Amino acid sequence: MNNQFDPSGIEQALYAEWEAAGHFAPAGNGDPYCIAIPPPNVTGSLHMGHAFQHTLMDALIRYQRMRGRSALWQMGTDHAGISTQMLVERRLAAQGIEKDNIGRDAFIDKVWEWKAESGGTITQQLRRMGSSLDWSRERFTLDDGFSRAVREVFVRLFEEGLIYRGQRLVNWDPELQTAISDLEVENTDEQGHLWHFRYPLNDGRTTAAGADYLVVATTRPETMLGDTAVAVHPDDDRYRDLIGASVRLPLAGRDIPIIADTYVEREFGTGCVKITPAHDFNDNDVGTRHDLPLINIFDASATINDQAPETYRGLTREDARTRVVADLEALGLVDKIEPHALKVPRGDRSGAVIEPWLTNQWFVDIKPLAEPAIAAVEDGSIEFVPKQYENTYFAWMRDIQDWCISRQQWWGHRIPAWFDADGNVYVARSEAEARQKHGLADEVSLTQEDDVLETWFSSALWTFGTLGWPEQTAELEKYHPTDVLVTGHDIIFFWVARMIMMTLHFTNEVPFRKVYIHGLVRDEHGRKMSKTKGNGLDPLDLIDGIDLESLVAKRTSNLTQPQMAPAIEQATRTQFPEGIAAYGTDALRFTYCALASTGRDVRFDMGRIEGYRNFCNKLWNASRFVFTNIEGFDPNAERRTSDIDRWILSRLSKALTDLELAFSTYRFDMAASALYEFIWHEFCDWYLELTKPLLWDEDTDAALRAGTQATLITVLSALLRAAHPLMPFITEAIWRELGERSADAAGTIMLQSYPLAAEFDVDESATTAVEWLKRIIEAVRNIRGEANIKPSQELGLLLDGGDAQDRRLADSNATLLMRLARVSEITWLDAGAEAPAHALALAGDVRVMVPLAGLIDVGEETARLEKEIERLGKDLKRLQGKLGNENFVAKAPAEVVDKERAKAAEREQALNTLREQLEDLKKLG
RNA sequence: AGGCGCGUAGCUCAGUUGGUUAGAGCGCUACCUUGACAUGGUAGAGGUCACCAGUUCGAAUCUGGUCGUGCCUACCA
Repeated sequence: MNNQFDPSGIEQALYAEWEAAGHFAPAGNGDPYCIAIPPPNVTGSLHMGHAFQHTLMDALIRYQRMRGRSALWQMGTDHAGISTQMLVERRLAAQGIEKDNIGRDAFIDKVWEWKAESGGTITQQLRRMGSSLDWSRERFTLDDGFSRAVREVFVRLFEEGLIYRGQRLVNWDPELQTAISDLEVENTDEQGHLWHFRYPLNDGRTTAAGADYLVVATTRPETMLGDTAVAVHPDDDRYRDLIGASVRLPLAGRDIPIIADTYVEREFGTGCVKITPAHDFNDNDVGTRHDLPLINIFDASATINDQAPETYRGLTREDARTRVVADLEALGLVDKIEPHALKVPRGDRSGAVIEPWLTNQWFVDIKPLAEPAIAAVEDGSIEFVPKQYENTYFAWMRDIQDWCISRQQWWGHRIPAWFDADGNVYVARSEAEARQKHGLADEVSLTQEDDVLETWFSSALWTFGTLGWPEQTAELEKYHPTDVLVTGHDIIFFWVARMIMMTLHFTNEVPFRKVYIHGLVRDEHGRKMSKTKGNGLDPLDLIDGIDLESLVAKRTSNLTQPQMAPAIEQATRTQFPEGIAAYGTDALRFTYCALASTGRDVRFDMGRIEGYRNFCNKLWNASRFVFTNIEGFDPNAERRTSDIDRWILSRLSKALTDLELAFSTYRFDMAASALYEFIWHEFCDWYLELTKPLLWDEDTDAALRAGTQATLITVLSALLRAAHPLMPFITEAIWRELGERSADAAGTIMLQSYPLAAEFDVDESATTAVEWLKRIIEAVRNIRGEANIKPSQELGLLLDGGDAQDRRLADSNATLLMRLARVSEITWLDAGAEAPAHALALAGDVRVMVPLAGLIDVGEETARLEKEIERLGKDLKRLQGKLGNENFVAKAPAEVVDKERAKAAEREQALNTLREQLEDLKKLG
């Protein structure tokens, strides 16, 4: 074994072996455990969020597999309708191909080609993360079986009256030219203007203030061409008398009524609102209440259509705005223009300004589905971790709006509906079924609906669709409901809520019992990682490393805002002057786990991954130590364990208790710190050091040596298995090395049993002994360190005080004490004898003394003591204050009071001892 | 405007039911190539737990408020 752990040399080969051996498929007769992967975009590539999420899922799956569960991690990818179609369109456009020229079928063929070409990227990258996904059951949201499930769901919902088609105002993306759902609209804060226009009153009417016009304010001047009313508040005295009167709509030259509606806020603007029912959701509601006509002035690309006056036809929204404002200005009808901050709705994929637009779309009547889904969380059938996300879920679900599921796209599940020449619609699983069900003769020509279903409609069926539904398969029976969904809070509405609704409706089961919501991965300053900001990290670069120039090139290429390139380059060169080192998958995974505190976003800190890379190296070298020191170990020989053996097994048991709790509560950070703490600070720092004197002394009793060697193997075996879910590769690599040296390790670590706390005895007396030893050693080291005594300098050690047990412990641990404290001899001060000038530290009741003997400067030692005395003095004062408080003594539990009393007594005694020592020293100085 | 978080050492974060000398990693200081590991070892410095008030014998922890900050939801044209 090399003296440095080299992840690049082992990871991919181990993964290939696991996969070839079929270790990822569920096995055995244990209770089923199942996680369905949130399907990544089939044409996508791995980013930090994926890597984080998959680390957590893989840790859970590996843990449960080792706990004996029949663990299935269901793999699959998503066709990701809009984003995939956009991507392929762009690629074709680059080759000079327009999708409309080649037609639907040819375009879809191109998308499948692209999937075949790029679809392996993400799946290969998931393998690099060590994800133990069952590839043999990989699914795709557009595969035949899944498509069948989608059609089945659509048809059944339609037959139940829960899907309907209707003309409605929807969020229209004029760039992609498709409807999108409310959730796909991002409202961005932008600076705009509030234009105040004068609409002249008809019939010589005037306002209470005497104006012969009303002033309306708008952020979208161009929509005035579609105004069909002006609304005021019914109780607004300024305009009350004008209700029922009309204004002349400028430019359009139409008369439109003045109506009263409580929707109007009197305090805002002038208290008059222009109403454009065809182009604004609120106005649409007002229009419905007042039976106003809808004038649609836009075509699908949001250019002005022929419903508007001729001069504006063919103008884009932006041009129309400019023209409308200019024309009104020319007419003297612009009252004022003021700057105004507003929310602009933009499509989450295209970034285009969304237009509320009137079209025929398919909707899900969602309320009947939402009710049981709310109940399932209320009654605890599904639990969110952390719990506060249940409130987010409830808030949205209780005010849920009908779901627009049709998209005017080509890539996706084409809606199983057929129209005849008269526009009648027939919904069925196939055209044949439509004809048969409705008795349509072959002569009747039917055309299938062009629209496809939005991607989330199909992903909503993920947990049961991937397991074979609508067939009642054995897998469905065994693995559904799944155990936990691991996902980010950004898709609770998009996906989690819809899965719960659909799954309950079609299977009468919840899709999962727990929803673990992890945070989003951000950069070290808490900013979202993005290509535009150039602050993103590629998980594979953290695993494999990348040189500075390649990193700069990667971050500055294909920018949507190329002017950002110099700033990004500079920031990159500052942060990564040497590029990024290869940390390996295990270090990356361990970092994710360590940072995964619940309910909190993750700031990815390079310092952490470096630290955990070092941790991997530590584990590697500790194993090397074990291997060289178990040479010649005979498992059949007589063996005897010592206190240190029983102590480390006790600590192991404690660490395993922490791990069991951590896994059961999804506290990956606690799991990581329990492992780190045990392996580094107990196993390496103390146990391995304590074994050295024993193992390296030729006179050591053979049985004792064998006992320690056996313990080394036992603990190493257990900690490798304990760490495996978080660090699969290094633990497997070491496991195999161990297997070559000991019968305690064989086969793959993946399929070994997870070590449990109950398997290891907690030995109180051994713990007491080793903790005592550690205290004495630390006392000596403190003196040594503070006095700047060279580590190579051997010291004489004088002990005093304590009781018979202290003497016994000192006696039985003399060798260990001498070695770890670098002490040449240990002497107990004779009763009544005077100690030579010495430095003093306390370990409980034991006075730990190091003779000055020309090694220690009296002045420095005095300073050290004074510091210690001050610290103790402060502490004692605090304790005495507390104990002097009658209320504390009377009201606090006796246990607490006793504890504080004991502490005070101990501090007092220590303080006295140190003060005496200080006096003695001063005499010397 | 509402809702949910967050504010603990220079940085990134723990701190489970109120009682610890408030912890870890990185960074920092000093010393050390001792036969697993310098991606290491030993010792050390560093925090009025954002602020104010309250509950309590006792508050980083519970309550109310203030300030700062982040996210989500919402119909102010």
